[in-house]
Amino acid sequence: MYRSIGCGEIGSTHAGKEVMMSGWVFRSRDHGGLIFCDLRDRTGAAQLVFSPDYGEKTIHKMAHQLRAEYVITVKGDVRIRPEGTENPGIPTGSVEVYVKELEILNKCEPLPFQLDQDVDIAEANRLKYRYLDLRRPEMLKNIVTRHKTCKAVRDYLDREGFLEIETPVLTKSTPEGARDYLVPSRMTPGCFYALPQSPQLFKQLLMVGGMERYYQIVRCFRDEDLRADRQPEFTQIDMEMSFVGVDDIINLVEGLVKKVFKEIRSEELPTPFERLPYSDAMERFGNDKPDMRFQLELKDMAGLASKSSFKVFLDALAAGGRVKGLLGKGMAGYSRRETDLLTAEAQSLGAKGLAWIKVKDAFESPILKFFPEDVVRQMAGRLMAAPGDMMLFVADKERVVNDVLSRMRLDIAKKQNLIPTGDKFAWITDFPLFEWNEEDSRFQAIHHPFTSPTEDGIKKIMDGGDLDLSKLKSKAYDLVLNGSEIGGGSIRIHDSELQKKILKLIGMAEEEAEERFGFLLDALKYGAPPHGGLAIGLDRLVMLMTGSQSIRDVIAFPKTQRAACPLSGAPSHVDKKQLRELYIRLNVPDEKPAAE
RNA sequence: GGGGCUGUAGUUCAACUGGUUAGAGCACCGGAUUGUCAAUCCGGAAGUUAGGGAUUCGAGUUCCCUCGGCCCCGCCA
Repeated sequence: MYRSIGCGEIGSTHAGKEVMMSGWVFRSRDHGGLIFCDLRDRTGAAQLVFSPDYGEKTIHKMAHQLRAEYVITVKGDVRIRPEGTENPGIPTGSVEVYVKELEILNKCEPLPFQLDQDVDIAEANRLKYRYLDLRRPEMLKNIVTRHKTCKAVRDYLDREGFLEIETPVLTKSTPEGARDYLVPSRMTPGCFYALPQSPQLFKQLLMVGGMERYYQIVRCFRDEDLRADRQPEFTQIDMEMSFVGVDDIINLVEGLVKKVFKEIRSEELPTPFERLPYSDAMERFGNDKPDMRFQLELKDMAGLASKSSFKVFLDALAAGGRVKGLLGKGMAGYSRRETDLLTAEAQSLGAKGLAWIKVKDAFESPILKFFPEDVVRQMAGRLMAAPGDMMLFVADKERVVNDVLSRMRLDIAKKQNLIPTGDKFAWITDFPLFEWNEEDSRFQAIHHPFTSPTEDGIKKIMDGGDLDLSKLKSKAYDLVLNGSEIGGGSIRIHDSELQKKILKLIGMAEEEAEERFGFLLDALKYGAPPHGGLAIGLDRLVMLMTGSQSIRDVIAFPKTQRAACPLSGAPSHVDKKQLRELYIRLNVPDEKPAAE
């Protein structure tokens, strides 16, 4: 027996009782006579007292040897701490355990970094010794939050009639989307499995298979470059339902998120969440994942700009571009140097320049002479600019205007402290079905090619005839939280003919469609029910809930920016025999050593 | 592929404009210490300044290359 109670669980109600506890030595304070030692396990920490007058002499002697992270078991008596020695800083601070038996279960070498201090350790080091990093209360908290989130999700979806079903990890590479991770087949020389970017096709097949409600907390893989919120393997809460429309899915997911936030954060989210058509999001915020916690909306300035003689604005409009404005709340005091910096930033984001007008007692701007005063006043009115503010304008192609201003909107909000605490969810709906891909000179699906167009779009597509692909809308929706996309989904196509047509529209020849997705097209012929679903990025969700700066902080064993694992050393060379069995010969261009 | 930041004892940091033997806190080792809670006090050991090259009388500091880490753009349906 190692323990009768967790270190973090003792309190005044246990006073006088004998307890057994096991854990790690967090800190010890050796006074020669009395030795205090904080013992930590997953439940928390408690103060042990070793006294020369208590228990056997050998115990006290042994206690001198204790060092950080030794693993020990103790038996002792809980006592209320003497008055004045309580520690209000920890939950168990009203009591302490007088130790009468001590066993050192395992020693610990001097640590590569200290766990008991509040200093930032280089992340490379943390990852190399992740098993030590995980002992830090901060990391424990994140991992627990992640677990609780999964638990809440499972409870909720179970009650809603969902079945948790596993889908293959060794599956088929499909084009479109991210780069696949490939796994060579030994049985079929020259062929490869792909790790799933998501279980998309399988969950649709489960619907055809009559499962009606499916979910899975599932690992997905994308071989793309990493970011603070992106890992090559990440986890989705993946769901799919039959006989549903957009509203059904949105309602269900709102219920799910509400429950998670209530259980994990004790936060009562108001539902329904605000819904914003994609076109509105772009118009008002400049991107499709707006942070709705604060205002600062982008405003169209075309009408007013055309009343000016400012060539930059007029030229942009003449070329079919846009002029939009943004409120620089409280930024009238910006120096020339600071406005130059803003301009440089706008330029780095693709704009040719940035126009600004400061609002003080009078307006102040190098471009003021091009604008009649009443026009400037109206512009200020549109942006609700008050004295002390600055107005910012970008004129360019719509895409550039939105890119630049949406980015500045976030920067300004951060810099000017305009972001209130609290969480703001929103749905972005009515996405376009396709977007033009410059590189490949073809249209591609914005969501994925299995996304259903809207009803009138379906009619147009099935009728044949002339189609403006850029105008078609889809039944896709994204879930956005505080400016991060944390989920997305759609109603799917459940008609084989429509699916074939869509694949054709994105430039996929019939034979290729057959080769890539033949199994799906077949399945849709055999009584596929209408269905749709959604996937939530679990890592990102937990990251936001824990306030973590990086997705790595909510993953037990994450990868570095170069997709490597400093702990295990993956990826690594494999021996020649393994490669031979897979019929693989390396062709690495530089002089680096190939496989051993 | 591109832009930016970064690498100094185990660890967190310091070291002026290029100038003596690269310092400090914590950790570690030895000693003292009976109410501490980042205990305290005394002493000690600890460095390929990421690696390589160049400039210089002299390089942690300047320059070049390589390696690693982080942030961003591209990419991520």
